[in-house]
Amino acid sequence: MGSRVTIRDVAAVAEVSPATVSRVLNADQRVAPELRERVLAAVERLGYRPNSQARSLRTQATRVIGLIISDIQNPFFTSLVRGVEDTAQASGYSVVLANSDEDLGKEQQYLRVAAAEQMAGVILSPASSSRTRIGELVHEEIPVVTIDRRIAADVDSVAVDNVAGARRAVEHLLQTGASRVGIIAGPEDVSTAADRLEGYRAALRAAGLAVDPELTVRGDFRVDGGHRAAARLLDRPDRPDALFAANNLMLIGTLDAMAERGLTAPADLLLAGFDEMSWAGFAPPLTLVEQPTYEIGRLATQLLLRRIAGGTAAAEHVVLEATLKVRASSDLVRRAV
Amino acid sequence: MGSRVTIRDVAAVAEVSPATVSRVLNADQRVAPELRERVLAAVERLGYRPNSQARSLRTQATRVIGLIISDIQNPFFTSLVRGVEDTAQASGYSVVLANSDEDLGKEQQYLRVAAAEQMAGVILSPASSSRTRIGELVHEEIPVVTIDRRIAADVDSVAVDNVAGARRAVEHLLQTGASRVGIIAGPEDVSTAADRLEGYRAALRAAGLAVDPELTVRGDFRVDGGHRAAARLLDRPDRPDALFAANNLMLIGTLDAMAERGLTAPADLLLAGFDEMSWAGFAPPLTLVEQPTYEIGRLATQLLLRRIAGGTAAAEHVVLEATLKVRASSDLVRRAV
DNA sequence: GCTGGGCGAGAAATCGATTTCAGAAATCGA
DNA sequence: TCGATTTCTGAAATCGATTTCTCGCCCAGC
Repeated sequence: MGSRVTIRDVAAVAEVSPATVSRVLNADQRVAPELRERVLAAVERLGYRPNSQARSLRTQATRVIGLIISDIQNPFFTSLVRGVEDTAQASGYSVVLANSDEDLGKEQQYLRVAAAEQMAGVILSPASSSRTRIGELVHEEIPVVTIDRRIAADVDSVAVDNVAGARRAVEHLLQTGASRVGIIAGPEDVSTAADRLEGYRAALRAAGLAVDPELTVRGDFRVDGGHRAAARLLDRPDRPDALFAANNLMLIGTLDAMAERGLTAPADLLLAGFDEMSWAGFAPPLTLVEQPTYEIGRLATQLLLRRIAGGTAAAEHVVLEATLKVRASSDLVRRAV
Repeated sequence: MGSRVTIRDVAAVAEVSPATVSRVLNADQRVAPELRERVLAAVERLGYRPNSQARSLRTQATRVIGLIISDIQNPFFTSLVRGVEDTAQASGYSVVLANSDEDLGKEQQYLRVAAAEQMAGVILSPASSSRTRIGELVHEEIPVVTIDRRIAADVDSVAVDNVAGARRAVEHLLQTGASRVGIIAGPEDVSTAADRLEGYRAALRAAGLAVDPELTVRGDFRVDGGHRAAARLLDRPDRPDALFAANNLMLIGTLDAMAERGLTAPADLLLAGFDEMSWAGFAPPLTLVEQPTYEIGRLATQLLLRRIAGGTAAAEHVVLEATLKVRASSDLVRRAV
């Protein structure tokens, strides 16, 4: 490495000891102003940057937080990542990003890396609510906050009220005139999928309708799975008159399946989904339950930083509101106008 | 930190010196089989994991490579990231991901982090071909490989032949019957944008057509910019009879603008784009110039690893082929069938 | 005038690994 | 059998920072 500048070099130039240089840089008060001046000048002149490995070896603390998300391809996470980065950087932490791809093995591997690298903390969108294992992090006393989804372990979490969000969407579909609402639900072992399914059922029951198990089909939160699930519902002789897709990618699959069959919303059936989708400019505009993604990232990071600072209170579960945005895909009136 | 196991603990249990433990773990040949056994057993029993900070402090080499991409939201990068991760992991390196968001300031900051963390190398999709500054990395002798785009500096690069790809797409549009082809081009200071524009012009010239400057509109490689650019072209009194969008997100913006105006492809105009888009299930299926993204990531990582290992040859520029996939959006015949 | 307390700065220990160096044991050749 | 060489192992130095320990100095209090 190109003859890197060390703290000794700075000390030599400033004519003080390395200890004094360290004190100046770590804002230790008890250094004479004159020495401080000399040190800062030397740092400036030599372009000194502390070696972060040496520092964290000594202090036993890194200033890196890991962000492990379950699907980098899902735009839902993009603005969330930004919320995490902004908040972390404001506190002098840097963020490393990893993509578990909804794969437990990969997730495990990244969790292991986080433990090995002694990261200050980890924000995790777990691939499974029951089978994700954070034991290694717990063992190293590395704090964890889950986002979007919860797990069995006793850790902080930040998520939206998925039950209420889904319920609101399905109630809206019913009020707009649907009577047979199908749901393209998510994987069984993901908490958000379970919650959204529960919201769907609650809406039906509240409207005095029976929950027809035939109208619930599970996908995998991906485009293909959504496509297959939607196809099964659309090909039924008694086709549903409305569909609710439990996440954004599966809604794309649903639109795909509809297009293949020459069906459009809201003319042939009403359509609603979950998660923002402005990145995909579909016609018609889609009715969606939207989440405050940036805010989720920001709050999760705040919780994590508090833990890192030593908070030992009981696990905190922040629940934000998801808001229903009604657009043309479910709105016969607006469409008519 | 929960009483971490160190090399001394292992040495004590195995009744050897720390030096011997280190040699066993670093595959040093000259250790007696019996001692080796004892050490491995102790490592296993204690669940010992070397502290990577201490190791890289001593060896002056980390096993981390930085991957700085220009837009995490663009699915083009997803499979590329996978190519990088797989290849890096096979050689024992881990990958940290950063998103510059096409923002020179953010990019600068991540490059600085990479230098400060003494990363082994950096794979970069530069935000600008002329204003991206890799000076700090060069100074630290950290190798860099650019992907997708090139920069002025003398570093390895991996990209597709953007000129040929774009040319092929536009030639196809012309052969299918278009005579006035508009292009939604990318930002001026990104090499891929320049190359694709050149390919477009080459195709027109080869067909003996004049290049009408009115039919070239620049976007920003994002959905919104594509939307605005397409709107300008579509609202002309002499509307083009074909459009070529220089990347995937701008093609979405284009579809958006078309939908607003009640236009569909290929009936009203022929449509082709650049980059894979299977994630967005559009109807009609889109004609696209597709890149071997996984392969780009794999090759870039191989080049980087070679540099890290000490290769000092002249900068290498790998150029892969981009293949045109003709689908319904530009194919009047197939549509008719 | 002497002692004790407080403060500022440097010397040295420390973090946890790798690697050099040196010494003991084993091997080899004559 | 003896010396020379090689092989293996452990002690100690090292990487670059932080932090404890220690010491000298100054000032207040008696």
